[in-house]
Amino acid sequence: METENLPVTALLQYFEKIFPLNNQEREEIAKNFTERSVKRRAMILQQDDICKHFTFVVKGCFKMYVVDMGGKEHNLQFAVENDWITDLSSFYAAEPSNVYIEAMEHSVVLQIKHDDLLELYIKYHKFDRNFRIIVERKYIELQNRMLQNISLTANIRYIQFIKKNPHLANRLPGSQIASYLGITPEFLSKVKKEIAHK
Amino acid sequence: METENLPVTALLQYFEKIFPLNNQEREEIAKNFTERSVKRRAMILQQDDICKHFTFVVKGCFKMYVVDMGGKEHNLQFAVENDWITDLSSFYAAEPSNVYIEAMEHSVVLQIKHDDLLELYIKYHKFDRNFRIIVERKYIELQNRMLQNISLTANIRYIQFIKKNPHLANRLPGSQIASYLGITPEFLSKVKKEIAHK
DNA sequence: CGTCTATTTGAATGTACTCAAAAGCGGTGG
DNA sequence: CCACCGCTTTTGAGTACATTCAAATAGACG
Repeated sequence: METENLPVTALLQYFEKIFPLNNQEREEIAKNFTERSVKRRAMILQQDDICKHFTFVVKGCFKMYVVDMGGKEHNLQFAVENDWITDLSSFYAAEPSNVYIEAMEHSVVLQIKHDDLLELYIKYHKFDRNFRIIVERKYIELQNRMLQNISLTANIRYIQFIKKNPHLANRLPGSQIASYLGITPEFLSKVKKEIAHK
Repeated sequence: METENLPVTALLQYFEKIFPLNNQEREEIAKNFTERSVKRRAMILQQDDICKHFTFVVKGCFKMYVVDMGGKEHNLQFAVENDWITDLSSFYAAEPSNVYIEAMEHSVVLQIKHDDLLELYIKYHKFDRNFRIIVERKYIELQNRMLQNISLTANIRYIQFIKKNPHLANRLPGSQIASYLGITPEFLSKVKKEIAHK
């Protein structure tokens, strides 16, 4: 079936893994999510803009980061295929964002507009539930990352990262992983070296 | 009105701030949440137990922490009045928990059992929504904390912590805050000293 | 092949930790 | 009221972890 390859199919399959959908719900998803192709280095959100979309990654890879007073970037999160990326804070409060969301590869996303999502929440019980579950899972992940950050050394944090995200580890430049782990690229290089000859 | 002082009133008011409740929903809350008094140092969850309750803090203060291989405790989160504390991962997956949740003061909580909450989700659209919103807010907070951890020095992290949680800063022993910030109590003491004479 | 960017190296510095010991600070009992 | 206990906080010296800055190498791509 050629429909297998449509971007929206990936999203439908994603939802079906949480809860089965009926035809009406499938149609609503197809109707409310807009496909968009994003070139490498293009931003789907910039600081001071209001985050107007909830974004599902069909293909490619994004990073969300903040830029500090010294101009340094700090990666808050990556998102690859079948993951969501959005500045929740700006999205729901309709306030200017503090973050950037940038494509690290040529990517394809499906986006739903704020107002349309709120409408879905109202019309279909299931979307409140699905998005509750999505955020709960992301919260658990983030809490685990937090734990590692307060309890482990950079060396071990890096080992855990590549163990948990083997695909990301070779897909992303090391400097980006360093930023995510909260260390400098130079130090990551030394960490790698130390791990290598053991 | 004497009902003003009932623990469940605090919870009803909490929900009303998110969405107005009707009488039926108020009754369901009163029926499904159980009041419980917890003594200082008592645990409402221990490692290897399955987290069976979602807990709302009416009065008092809790910490959630893990114990590492070296026997050190690392605080993942505090919860005071009008906050929630639960090991989401263990709660939804019904798997043994990795964390402890301990009362730091004599406390009063309202707890809902896993199965009862799932039933509420099914029967009342609004609970899916309320808990979606609760988790979204906690996710945003946690993401901000994460950002600080990967981008700021302990010194600044501590200053931000007392600025953001002035009540907690004098309610908790410094050693507990140190554990939350991911530093040793000794180093926190030095940080305080440095901040003091400026 | 040259250009651009990412990675690696090294030396010097700063940030945070360990361990051990001293000082402060409620209680509690005499 | 004081002496003592247990606990938290503070101090200090030595060490480990991580950063900065500058320069050298290595990879990717046109």
